[in-house]
Amino acid sequence: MKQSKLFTRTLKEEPKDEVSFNARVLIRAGFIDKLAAGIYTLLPLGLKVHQKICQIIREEMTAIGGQEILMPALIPKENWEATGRWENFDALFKLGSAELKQYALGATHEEVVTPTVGKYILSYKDLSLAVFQIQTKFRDEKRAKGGLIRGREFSMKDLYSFHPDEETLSQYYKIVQKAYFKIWQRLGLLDITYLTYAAGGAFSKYSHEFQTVAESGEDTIFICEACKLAINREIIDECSACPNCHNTELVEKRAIEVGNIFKLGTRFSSAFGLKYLDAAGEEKEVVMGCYGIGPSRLLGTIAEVSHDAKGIIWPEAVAPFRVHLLSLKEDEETEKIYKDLLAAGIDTLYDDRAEAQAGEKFTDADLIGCPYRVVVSAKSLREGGVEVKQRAGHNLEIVKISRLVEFLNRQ
RNA sequence: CGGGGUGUCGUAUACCGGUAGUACGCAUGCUUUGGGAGCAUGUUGACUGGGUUCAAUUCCCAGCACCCCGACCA
Repeated sequence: MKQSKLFTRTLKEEPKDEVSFNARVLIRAGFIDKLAAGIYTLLPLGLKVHQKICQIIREEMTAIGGQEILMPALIPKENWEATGRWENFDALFKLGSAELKQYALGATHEEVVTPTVGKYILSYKDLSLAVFQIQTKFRDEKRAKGGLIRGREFSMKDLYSFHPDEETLSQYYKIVQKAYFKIWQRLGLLDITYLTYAAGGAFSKYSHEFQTVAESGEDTIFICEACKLAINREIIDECSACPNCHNTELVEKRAIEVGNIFKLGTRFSSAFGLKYLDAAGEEKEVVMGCYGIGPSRLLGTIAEVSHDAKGIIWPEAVAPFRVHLLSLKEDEETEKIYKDLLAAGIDTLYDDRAEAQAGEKFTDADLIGCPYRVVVSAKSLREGGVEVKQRAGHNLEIVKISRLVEFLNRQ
């Protein structure tokens, strides 16, 4: 991608109507644009990162047998009435059509997925089953805040699993936990993300959240460093020691909830009459679990936890581009390098702007935060090649042009 | 939803009861190119409605929007 053609450009000033770091930096760097409180457009750079996050999640969900579907966002009132949530889910955006038919925008999808799978789950032979989607969710938050951390419209991966009994649900629940840790690892968040005990649903005593430690987090968690577990403050009264080793020396930290997993039991199966015949021909209720991750929230979270004073430092797995190529008045040479990088499959943002000052290009490269910066200048050529610098590090290296692709591939 | 704050060119800001200024941006030209460079010319603005006043962007009221604190967050 040539930066001269990129929609949009970076801003010199930070937006005055945003306080949260992720919103400030992502707006300044041209990743997102705010339409209204808690409602953002993903611009090309932001969308690329979002797509990479989604792809990682998609791969890990597929690897544990999840089958991707896409459910509607427009959900009829009757479905919500079946579970009592038309009245009880106060964050629902409700709307009426011209024919006075009423709908709610999807805030969660048990009301869709349960009757849908019910058409196909007839016998124990159809179980277990897991389906997921990555979709926009709508919640009428009383107060949107924290940029991408709590919005009224946001993306969510929601996986739903269906089992013949509680035991198979528990087994799968553990499998999902493992898959979630793989996701945090691929996103570079593993070291600061904790499996956290939180208030349970109707079915189990506790649910589990995945909390990423961040100063700006909305939640307070108490961490057992030895077990890498945490307890959400909301349940600390009833559970004040590590659930694993019973250690009471817990470390208090602020954190962002990046995922959660629930055992739903039969709450939704009963509401929609989701039953199956077991091997003995006896009718039984399907046992369900649900598992969420917020990709757009993760986009904001990574910006919150991975940056320095100059800008964002994207982990390679989700960076908008792997290489940011800067030309300092050496356009012909750089153009050739750009083509070589593309031919080698290295995703490159090429700052080809003739009118931009060197300083402006450096500042933008730091702000946007691609993992590798490659500078082509009279100076670097004199020294025998191009200058390569990692966004996360300090070392500059001069690499021969003929060996640049090889050098980058080796990293 | 309760409380507080803020609304001035595209962005960040200044001043002011009487002609709204600056910087950046943007446009044109020339110069410049290792950390947002320089000169010249040009371009663009008072959230909405009401009130007070000879006169309101400025004071008052209401609404709306955004931000913050709290409550809420299946």
